[in-house]
Amino acid sequence: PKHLTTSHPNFYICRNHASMTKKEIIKQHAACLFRLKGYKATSMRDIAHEVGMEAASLYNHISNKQEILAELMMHIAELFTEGMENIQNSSLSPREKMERLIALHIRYTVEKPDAVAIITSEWVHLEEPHHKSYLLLRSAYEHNIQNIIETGIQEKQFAKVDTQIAAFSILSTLRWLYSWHHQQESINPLELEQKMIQCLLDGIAIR
Amino acid sequence: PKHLTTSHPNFYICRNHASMTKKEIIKQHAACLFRLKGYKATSMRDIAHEVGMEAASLYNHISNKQEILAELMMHIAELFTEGMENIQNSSLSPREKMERLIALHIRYTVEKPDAVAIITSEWVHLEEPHHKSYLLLRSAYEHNIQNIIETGIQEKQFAKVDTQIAAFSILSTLRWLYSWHHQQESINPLELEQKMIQCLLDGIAIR
DNA sequence: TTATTTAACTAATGATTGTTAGTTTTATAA
DNA sequence: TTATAAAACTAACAATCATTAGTTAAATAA
Repeated sequence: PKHLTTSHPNFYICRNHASMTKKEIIKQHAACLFRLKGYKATSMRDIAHEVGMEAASLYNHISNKQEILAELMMHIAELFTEGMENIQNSSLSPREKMERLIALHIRYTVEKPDAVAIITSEWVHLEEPHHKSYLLLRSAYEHNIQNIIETGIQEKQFAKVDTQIAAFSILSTLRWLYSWHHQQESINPLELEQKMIQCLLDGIAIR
Repeated sequence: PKHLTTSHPNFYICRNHASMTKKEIIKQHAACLFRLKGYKATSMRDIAHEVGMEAASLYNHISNKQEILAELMMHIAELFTEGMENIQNSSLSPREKMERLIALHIRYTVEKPDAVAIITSEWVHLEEPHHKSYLLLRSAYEHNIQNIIETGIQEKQFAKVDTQIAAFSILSTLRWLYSWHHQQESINPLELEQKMIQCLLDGIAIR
């Protein structure tokens, strides 16, 4: 079929296209467009053109536009929630937990930049019930970070900072990492991880 | 006129409506909607309804939708650029400059939350030539922060961090402050400033 | 009051949106 | 080969979009 030949400009985007369903291919291309132009500014015709078919043909694989967004969002949200649960259930120190959290965000930012971009900036366009359930996952995630910092302060590993502000500060850096990373893709993830830990946990001022 | 009476639901949004032109009122309501729903998801009918008139009547005051976005964006962009110039032209230490930068962002986040939200997340919808000139202002701003940090490291006020990562980290926290602040509006800006300085410059780990 | 300007209105434009219906082609199974 | 299922196509739908034209009402100046 024409749309799967190597002559199609987007063939090489999917590394493992053979094992992917058409739906997954559609979602991947949609994710890329949602990231670049935003959900509302991306039309079904845009997505179809990128995949290499007509807009109407998309509906043989997906049920509507919102489903694409919801599935992309919920999948990456679950990955982060799962990662957070692993960290919480571990017996690591608060400091080590924060380091794992930073590593978690770097990992998915490098592995799935489009999905990370979407969960960070397109969640407003989720319709109910997904909108509500996403916000629940999100606030639970934020509370978990606050708890780690809180414990760290009690165990005197962390300075007496405002936990809410510290959590917000670290999380917003991690969430928006994708916007910086895409223009800096050459950097080694491990090196990035170490430098992010230094900036986010140790601060920049000499004491 | 009906749209300016105190009975209109949005009358109290503009504190000083008497001294505002209709265009300014339109831009203010548009900013609020752009923040809540995004530029593409906000229709001219939405804006008109909020202002209290018909969509077509908006065109007596503005020339098109894009103009609203561009003027909102460029105005707040100039405020930040101006603030940065004042900091750069001062004879403050790198540490003090970073503190002033944090204060600058907190100030406009509190004073003009809608405009700050838009400059942070709606700039993708700017059309040329505004899109290009915004990106120029933006990268100049980022370079200025890197320079401050660089100088701080040379003068041994700051630890030997990666300047690019440190600048990105601090800036993304400051940029996205609005998304956190609107659910926490009761906090005293001065207290917030002091706590942000502690988190962003001193880090959370005890050494 | 009257004349003029400002700013609202209604109605309609063409373009684009997500989506459906119906049909044809391609791939799979018998 | 033939029958069936999957997935592409064309064409069109109704809804909504930003915007324009033409008209009426309100505010201002004479």
